Amino acid sequence: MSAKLEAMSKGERLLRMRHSASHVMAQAVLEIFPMAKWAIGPAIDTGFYYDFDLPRPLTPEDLEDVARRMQETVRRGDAFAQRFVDKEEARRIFAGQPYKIELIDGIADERVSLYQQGPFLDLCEGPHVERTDQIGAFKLMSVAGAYWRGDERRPMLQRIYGALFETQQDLDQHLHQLEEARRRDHRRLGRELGLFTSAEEVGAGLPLWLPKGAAVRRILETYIVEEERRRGYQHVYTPHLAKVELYQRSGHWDHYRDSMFPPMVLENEQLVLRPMNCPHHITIYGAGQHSYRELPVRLAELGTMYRYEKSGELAGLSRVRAMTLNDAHIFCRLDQLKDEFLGVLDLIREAYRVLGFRDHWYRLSLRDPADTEKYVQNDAMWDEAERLLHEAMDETDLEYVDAPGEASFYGPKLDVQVRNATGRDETVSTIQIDFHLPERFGLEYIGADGQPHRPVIIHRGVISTMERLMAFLIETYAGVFPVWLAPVQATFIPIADRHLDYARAAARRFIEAGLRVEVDDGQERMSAKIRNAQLQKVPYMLVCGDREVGGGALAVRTRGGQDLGPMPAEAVLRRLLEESKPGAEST
RNA sequence: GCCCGAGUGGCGCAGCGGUAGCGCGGCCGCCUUGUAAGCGGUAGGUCAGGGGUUCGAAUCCCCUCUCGGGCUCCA
Repeated sequence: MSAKLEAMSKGERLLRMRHSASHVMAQAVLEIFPMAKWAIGPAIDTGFYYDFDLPRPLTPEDLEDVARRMQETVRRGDAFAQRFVDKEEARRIFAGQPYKIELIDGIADERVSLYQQGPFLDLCEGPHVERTDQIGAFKLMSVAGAYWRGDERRPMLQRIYGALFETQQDLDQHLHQLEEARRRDHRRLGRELGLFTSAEEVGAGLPLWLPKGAAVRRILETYIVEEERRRGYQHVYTPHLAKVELYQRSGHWDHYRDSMFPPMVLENEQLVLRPMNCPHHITIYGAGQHSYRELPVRLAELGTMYRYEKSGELAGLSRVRAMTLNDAHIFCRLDQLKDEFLGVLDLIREAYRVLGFRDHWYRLSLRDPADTEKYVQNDAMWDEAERLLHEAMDETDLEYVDAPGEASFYGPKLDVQVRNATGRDETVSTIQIDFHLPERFGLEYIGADGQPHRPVIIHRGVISTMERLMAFLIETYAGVFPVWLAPVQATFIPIADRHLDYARAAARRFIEAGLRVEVDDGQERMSAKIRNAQLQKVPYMLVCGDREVGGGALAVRTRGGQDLGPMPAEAVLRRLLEESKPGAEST
C-alpha cells in the first residue's frame, strides 16, 4: 500500500478500492463483450457493482471469466489516470454509449472528469486508488437485474455484484457472516423447527402457521394485548372485508388501489379485502358520540388484512399477501397529540426491550416535495403534521433521520427500522399522525364549549405484523427462543418404558401449570432423544430414569449442554414458570 | 410486475436423452437404554403442472405455477 493510501481513513480507502474494482470489472466485461453498453458502477456497503447492457444473459462461467481477467489487470498494476475534457469531447468519446451520454447531459459543469486504467476509459468523478494492484481482495457474488436509474419503465440492465475488502482475511470474514446469515434465515429455520409452511395450492405469500409457530404467535399476541390493555387501549374485532365505498371515502381506493385485491362483485355491491384496518376502526369511533372528556379513545386490534404484493416482491414471512397487524388507532384532541405520540414511543421501546430487539433506528418519513401527487392534497395539513412530529421527536433523547418520500399517502410518520439477519432494514413499528381521515369521515367530539370539534388520529403499529415479527424473532434468536417464547419449553425424556408413566404424570403437572412441554415416548436411546431435542432447540430436557422416579426428581439438561443433575420436579416447574414471564432471561 | 437462476419421495441431495437412486425422516420389529444418532426390515416419487421435439424425455424446447438472488414497491 502506498503512503498516500495509508494516510487515508479506512472508510475512504475502502471506497476507493471498491469503486476502482468496479472499473476493473467493467474493463473485463468489455473485453468479453466489446459491443456492451455500460452504465454506472459505484461502491456499496460491502463491495461494488456495475450495470451493463449486454447481448445475452451472463452465466456463472462468465463470472469466472470476468474474475480471471480482473486478476490479470490487477497483476499488471496499471495506473488510474484522471483527465478532464469538455462535454462535447466527452460525447464524442462515448458515442454509441447512451447511458454515458445521458449521464454527461446530467452534469452541470461544462468540464467532465474521466478516468483511465490500461485500455479502459470511463466517465467518472473518482476517486480511485493509484494502481489496479491496490484494489484489495474481492469476490464476484451474483448477477441481478436492475432498472436503469432504478426506474421500472426504463431498460433492465445486468448488474454484477462484487464483495470487496482490504484483505483476504476481511473478505473471508464477510463471507463467513453471509454464511451465518443463511444459517439464521427464518425461511430455513421456520421449516426445520416446524413453525410455518406454505403450499403452492394455497398460493404465494399466504403462509400457513404450524402448531409450533402458532404457539409462539399466540404468546406474542397475548403479551402485546395485555401490555396495551394496561396502557388504556380497548380491543375490538372487525371483519376482513368491506364495501368498496368505505375505501373510496377513506381515499385508499384512489391512492392504494394497486395494492388491493380486486373487488368481489355480488348482488348489488362490491366487496374488497381490506388492505388496512383504519376505516373499520374509524367507523367504530364514528358510530357513537364522544365528549372531549373521554378522549383519547384508543382502539386496538390484531387486524388481519390483505395486500396485493407483486409476485416478485414476496419473501418468506417478511413480505406476504395476508398479514395480521398489531394495529391501533388513537382518536385524540390536538392538545393530547404529543403525549399520545410519546406514549406510543414508550410502548415501542418497552416492547423492543422485552423482545430483545437491539439493532434499530428511527426514521421520520416525510412527504416527497418533488412528487406530491402520491399524497392527499392538503399542504397546510402536511406541514402541520410534519412540524408536530419533529417537535415530538426533538423532545425525546432519540436520534432520528428525516426521510423525504417515505410518508404514507395520508400523512407523515415515524418508522422504526430494524436490521434483519441479511443486513437489510425493515419497518417494524410505525406511528402516523393523521389529520386527513378525521376530515374524510367527518369525525367529531363535543368540546368543553359544547361545540363539535375534529379529533386527530394516530395510526400505530408496535410489534408489526405477526408475520414480519416472527421472521425477525427467528433471525434475532437464530431459532433459539428464550423460554418465554419457545414453542416447546421442555421435553420429558423417559429412559426406558418403565419410566413412561412417571414422565407423563410429571408432564401433566407442567401442562396444567400453563407450560408447553412434550414427552418423547419414542423407542430410541436417551441420547438420541436428547439429540432431537437439541436440534429442535428445546430449552430444557428433563430426563426420567430409575434415579429420578423414586424421589420425584427430574434430571435437568439445558440446550446449552449443561447437565444440572437431578432436581425436585416442583423446583423445575417453578423455574420454568419464572422464565415464562414476557421478557424473562433464559438460563 | 421486470431480469437471472432453480423446482427429483416429508427434508437434504445424486442422476442431465435409453426402464428413478442415496442419506435423514416415516412405518414394523428387536433391544429397555443415563446426557448430541442402537440394530434389522419395509413402504413411499404422474421427477412442480401442461404442451412440444424424439423410436424413446427427469434429462432438449415452449407456456404456466412456486421458490431463490436482485430491481421497483412495501408492514
